[in-house]
Amino acid sequence: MQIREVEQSAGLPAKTIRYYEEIGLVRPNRQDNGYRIYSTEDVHRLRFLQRARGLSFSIEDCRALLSLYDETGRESADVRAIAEAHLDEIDRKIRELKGMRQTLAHLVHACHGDDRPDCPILDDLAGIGDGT
Amino acid sequence: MQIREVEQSAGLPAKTIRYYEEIGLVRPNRQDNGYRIYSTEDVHRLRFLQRARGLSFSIEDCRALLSLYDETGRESADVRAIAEAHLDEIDRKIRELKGMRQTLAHLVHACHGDDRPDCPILDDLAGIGDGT
DNA sequence: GCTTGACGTTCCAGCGACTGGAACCTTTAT
DNA sequence: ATAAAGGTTCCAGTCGCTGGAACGTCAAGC
Repeated sequence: MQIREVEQSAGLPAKTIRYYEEIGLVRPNRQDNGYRIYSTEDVHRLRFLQRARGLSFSIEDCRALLSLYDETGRESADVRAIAEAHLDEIDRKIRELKGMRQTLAHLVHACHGDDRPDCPILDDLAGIGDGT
Repeated sequence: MQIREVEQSAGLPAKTIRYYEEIGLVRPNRQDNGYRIYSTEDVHRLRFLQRARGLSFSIEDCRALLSLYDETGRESADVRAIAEAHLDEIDRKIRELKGMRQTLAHLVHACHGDDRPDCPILDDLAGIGDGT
């Protein structure tokens, strides 16, 4: 299978697929003309990567997960540990964003948003906030 | 005021402050020896940036907000528009993260996480998921 | 006067995870 | 013969810093 077809079945752009090879996540064979040729296994790994990245696992997490995936004698606890750490990270980001959201929503609400220049958003950013 | 002191009052590392100058957000004067010298106004702008970045406004948003901040004849609607667009973006990110969170939490829950090799997390990433 | 140390400066490289583009090669069809 | 559609490599850019090297400046202590 050549890269254009793999794009479809893995749901990843060719550029990304080549990049994953460059960093050693997938190692397709080459034809005589130098073209990459992907086995079903390669495509599986790429789809694996597509899903894991879709869950925002880092590339290094993906690398670790793939190597556990390869390792038939793995302990599921190792996989779960990575997933739990990532879940914590996601929770942390959600909390962080919610905090920002609240502050910002408050400011947007306070700003009348018309043609006059006075603006609680700018005031707050400038540190003139009245603390409400 | 020299940069080390500005670090404290703006709550930004010196590296970042210099970077903000490089990209034209703050333009301190120079002493004869070439040292940057920051006016109260400069420090205000830096604090402004620190707060806006803390709300995850992009650098380009910050640039726009700062120029509205400078512009006494501004319309608060312009500020509010930037803030609302950013709020939407934050909401989008929160939704995205929540989606990931749910999928991942489900998988973590399904994985017994012991010394056995079978693991629903890997199964799902590999596309073997049973859809539950 | 000399050294030490804490400041300041510039410039270049690297992070993560791609993405765009140029320059080139190969295959297939017309 | 040529053109289109695929493939290849390599370099640069994204975003917002951050680290480090190599160097200049200044005040204090000896």
